[in-house]
Amino acid sequence: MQTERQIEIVNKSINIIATKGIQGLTIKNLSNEIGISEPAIYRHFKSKTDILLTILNNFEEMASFMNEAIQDIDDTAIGKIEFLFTKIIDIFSIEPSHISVVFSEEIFKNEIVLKEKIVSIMNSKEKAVEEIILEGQKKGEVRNDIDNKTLAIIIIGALRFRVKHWDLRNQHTNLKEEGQELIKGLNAILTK
Amino acid sequence: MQTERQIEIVNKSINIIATKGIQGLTIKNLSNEIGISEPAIYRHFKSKTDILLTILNNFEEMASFMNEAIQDIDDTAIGKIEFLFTKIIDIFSIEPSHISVVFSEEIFKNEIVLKEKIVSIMNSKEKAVEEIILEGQKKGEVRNDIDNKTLAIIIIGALRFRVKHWDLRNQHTNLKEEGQELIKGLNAILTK
DNA sequence: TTTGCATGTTAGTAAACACTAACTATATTT
DNA sequence: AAATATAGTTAGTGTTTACTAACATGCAAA
Repeated sequence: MQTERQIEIVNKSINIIATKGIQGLTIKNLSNEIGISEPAIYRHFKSKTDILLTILNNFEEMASFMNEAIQDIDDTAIGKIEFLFTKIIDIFSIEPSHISVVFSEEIFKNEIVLKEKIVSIMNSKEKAVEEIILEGQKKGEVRNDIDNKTLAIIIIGALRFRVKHWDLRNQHTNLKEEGQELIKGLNAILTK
Repeated sequence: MQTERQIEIVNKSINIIATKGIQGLTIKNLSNEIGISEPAIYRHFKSKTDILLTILNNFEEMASFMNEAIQDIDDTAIGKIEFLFTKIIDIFSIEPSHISVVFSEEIFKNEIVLKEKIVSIMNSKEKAVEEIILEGQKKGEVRNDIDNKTLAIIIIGALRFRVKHWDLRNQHTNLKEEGQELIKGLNAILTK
């Protein structure tokens, strides 16, 4: 469980990373933005790494929560993928600052613990998509001239690039529309 | 034109970013690895930002060189894409450290000059792919139920994710094989 | 031969970094 | 009412950061 202040610190940290990059996330910047002194931060987190770890743990929890939700849906493979991707696009539309953290693994290269955590989150997400596609292939809903792992890489990669593209261009356009356009395209690609 | 020492500094910088992330790139780390003193670095570059800018300029040059080469090739759209992607996979196989720099735009978020440069490199690369696809669509070589911009995002995103995936898992597998597998898949997707 | 330049060195700068010690105000529990 | 816990403060720690001043060396041109 996280206190209100801890949540505030985590959210402000994500914001700083999104706007100024990892190098911009200093305890001074953080405390200034929140409006408390630097040592006050340490009343809520024992170190800077601890803050970053909490950020990743939150994302991990969210990811596994989403994976569970998807399995309960009674739909075709393509319907499931569509649901998942729409959900992800929605989340990033509302909280664009999360993009820089979730889709920028290199940010955490400094600390082995953090890097391993992010790879494991990516792994579980990927495995989930692979499985949905495999099931769809068995049922004849999804094309099977391309193996499920390659298809997973294609559609996850496309989604990632679509979102990052939007983010890097300062979020000027409408991500939801662009996302729907992409999902339509991915649908056409998956069905044979 | 760059001197031998400048090239050495640039290459070592890329290596450090790849292994330790941007936060690991300090003048001290850099000079230690090269085997000269810190102030010696400043005989060759006037600032750290100058080193990073040179790295991006080199990539920019390489990208525009590749764009030119591709236009001279007499092939179908799909043949051109295949050539381009094979080339990129080849480069990263030989120099994996470049991946962290080219595909990690967030690294340069600190400095506006650097961020703008990377977006402009991405833009030109994307435009080139979009154009190849559009031409292919006109000639009936490429499916046209999905518009060329969406197709470009799908295939560029897939390639990026394929490479990054390999890099994040410590380059244990064979990127060239995996790359060829993906390119085969992308071919199947592009043709209708 | 001497002048000048390129490329190093040692020693040091101020600023920024993550983090700590010691103290204080305020609210809650006993 | 006294004791305790929580969450903040100021002032400071040692270390690391990018970068500079001043000096040294070796080599090529004048």
